[in-house]
Amino acid sequence: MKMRTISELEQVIRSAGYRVTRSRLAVLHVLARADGVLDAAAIHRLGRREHPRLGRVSVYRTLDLLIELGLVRQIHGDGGCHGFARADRSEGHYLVCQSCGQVSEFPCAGLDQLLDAVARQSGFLVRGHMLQLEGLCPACRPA
Amino acid sequence: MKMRTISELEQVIRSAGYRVTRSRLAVLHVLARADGVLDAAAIHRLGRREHPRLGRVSVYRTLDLLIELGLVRQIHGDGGCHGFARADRSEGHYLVCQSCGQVSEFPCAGLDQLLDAVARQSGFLVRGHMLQLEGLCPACRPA
DNA sequence: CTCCCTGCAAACATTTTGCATATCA
DNA sequence: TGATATGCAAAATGTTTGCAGGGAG
Repeated sequence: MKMRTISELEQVIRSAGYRVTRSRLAVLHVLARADGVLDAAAIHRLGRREHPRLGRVSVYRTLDLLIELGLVRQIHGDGGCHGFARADRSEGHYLVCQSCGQVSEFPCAGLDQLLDAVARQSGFLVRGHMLQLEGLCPACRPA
Repeated sequence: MKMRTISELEQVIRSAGYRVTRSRLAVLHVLARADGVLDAAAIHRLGRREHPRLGRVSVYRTLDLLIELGLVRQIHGDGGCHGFARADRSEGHYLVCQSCGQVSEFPCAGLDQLLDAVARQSGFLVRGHMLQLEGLCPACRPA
C-alpha cells in the first residue's frame, strides 16, 4: 500500500462524510510521526502536545473511525493487545520481542501465494491478514 | 504438535513443580472440551459447572500458568483480543470471520520455510508465530 | 504437616456511554 | 445554522493484587 500524505488522509475522511476536526488531526499527526506502534494512552499523551484539550474519549472514537476507514491497523501484542499503527505504513507483518517488547516489521515475500491457496481451500473470503512472530530480537537474544 | 490426554497435561504441570488442583483441572477440562476459542469469562462460566467455587482469579492465574508451560495459546481477535485455546489443538493459524466472529483453523503448509527465511534475514530468534486471516466465512460471504 | 494455591474483596487499568457544549462545513 | 463531534464525568468491563484460610503432596 502506498504511503499517503496527511492531506490525502484528510481527504479520505471527508469523502466518507466525516468532518476533519482538531482531535482527528491530532491523532493523525501523532500516528504519522510515530515510527512504531502506539497504544491509546500514548496517542492521547502525544496528541495533547498539539491539542491540549484532547480527550481520551476522542482518541478512542477517532481510532475506531480510522480503523473503519482502513487508515489505521490494530496490532495485537502478547501482553495487552492495544497497539495502533498507520495502515499504509505496515503490511501486517510484525516481529514482537518477548523480552524488550519492541515491535518491528518485516517484508514477507511469498505470503500472498500462500494466502491465495488457503482462501481457495477454505472458501473464506480473505480481506486482511496479520502475521506475527514472537521471539527475541538481535539485541535480546542470548549470544 | 501431537494431541495430549488430560493425564499427560497433568504430568506436564507436575513435572514443572506445580500442583494439580481442582481449579486447574476445571480449566483444563473446559479447554479440552471446547472446540474453538474461549475467553476468560467463558472459561470461568463453564468451569463453574464442574467446580462451582471456581473463582475468576484462579482462571486468570491458571491461564498464565498454562501459557507459561506452553499448553495454552492466546488468540488475539479483532474486538477484544482475549481468546484462549489449547496449544496442541492449534498451530497458530486462524481464520476470523468479521461478520459472525467465528474462529476456525487452517493448515498452512509452507509457512515454516517462509519463517526460516525471515529469521535468517532479521537476526530474530523466532519462538512462535501467529497468522490470522480476517474476512468472511463461507456462510457469511455474499453469494 | 507444610507450603502452594485458592477465593474473596477491593484496587486498578482500560474502554464505553450520557449529555451539555463547542465546532466544522 | 444545524448536524456532527467533543470533552467531561461516570459507568461498565476486564485484569491484577493483598491476604487469610484451605487443600495437595
